[in-house]
Amino acid sequence: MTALDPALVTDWFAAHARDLPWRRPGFSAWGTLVSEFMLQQTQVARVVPILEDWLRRWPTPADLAAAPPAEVLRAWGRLGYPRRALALHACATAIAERHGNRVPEDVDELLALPGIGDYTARAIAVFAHGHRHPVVDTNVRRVVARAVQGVAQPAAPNARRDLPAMEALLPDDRAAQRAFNAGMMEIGAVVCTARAPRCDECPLGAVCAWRLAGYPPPDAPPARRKPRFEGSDRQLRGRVMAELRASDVPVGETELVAVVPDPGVRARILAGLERDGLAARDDDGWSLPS
DNA sequence: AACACGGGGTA
DNA sequence: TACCCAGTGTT
Repeated sequence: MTALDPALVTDWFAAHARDLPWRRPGFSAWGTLVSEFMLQQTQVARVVPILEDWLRRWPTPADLAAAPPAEVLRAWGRLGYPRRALALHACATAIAERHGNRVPEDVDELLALPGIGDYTARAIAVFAHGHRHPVVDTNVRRVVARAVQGVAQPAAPNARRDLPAMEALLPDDRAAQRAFNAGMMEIGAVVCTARAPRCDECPLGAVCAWRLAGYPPPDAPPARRKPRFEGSDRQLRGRVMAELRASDVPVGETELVAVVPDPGVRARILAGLERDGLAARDDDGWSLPS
């Protein structure tokens, strides 16, 4: 394992970083938190417009905490995984009530908040507050696997290994570590992509262990069949949620039959949404939670 | 360790 | 049409 010169990453990032809202000077810690929640599951291009509307409407955690969940779910729209909108709302409530309406700086305090795990806690500590931590997402794991370890694909995610591996590469300097974390993610997102890496554009091209080794192929993945999306409960949940978002009044059984014809499946979908706090039933039908 | 969880994009 | 993307929480 050759040491990686951090300047290769930070210099490239300074010259090639995409212009994104959360990279603007003065972008708030709260804005960074909201952006990280949205980016957990959704591509940059889909997040940007929703994020900007969201922050105009709810500029601080207390503003979001005061909003009814139904409005939060409508604003989340088609970003996907609507449970995360609820987690963000709960997170805002906790910050407003227990942290004086200020986004915590400490990783352990962040990890204790709803919807924040290993990645998001460190991303906020680093990008919102400038603290020094390894930030490891799937892009970083792929870049480290290739450039440092010389293998095509990273092993299964494991914080016990992944965090020390990134820590070992991280520069000490406060500004440089921030640019290094952001730069490694950016390289993974736009250059060292999973399927068709653009090695001729890569700032690590001259030192990449995988490239230098002649691009050894990945180990054969264990045969494992993936669930199809078409017709899945996931797809049906999404369609029911779209109906609820679109309606000002409770949605009755008749309309839901058109979305999920099978009575057993329909009952299962609605029970799941109710259990997750995404839908509520009253005498007139189903609504978003008030 | 495996699964559940949306929705859109690419080959 | 088939496959890919990706972090958190639960089991």
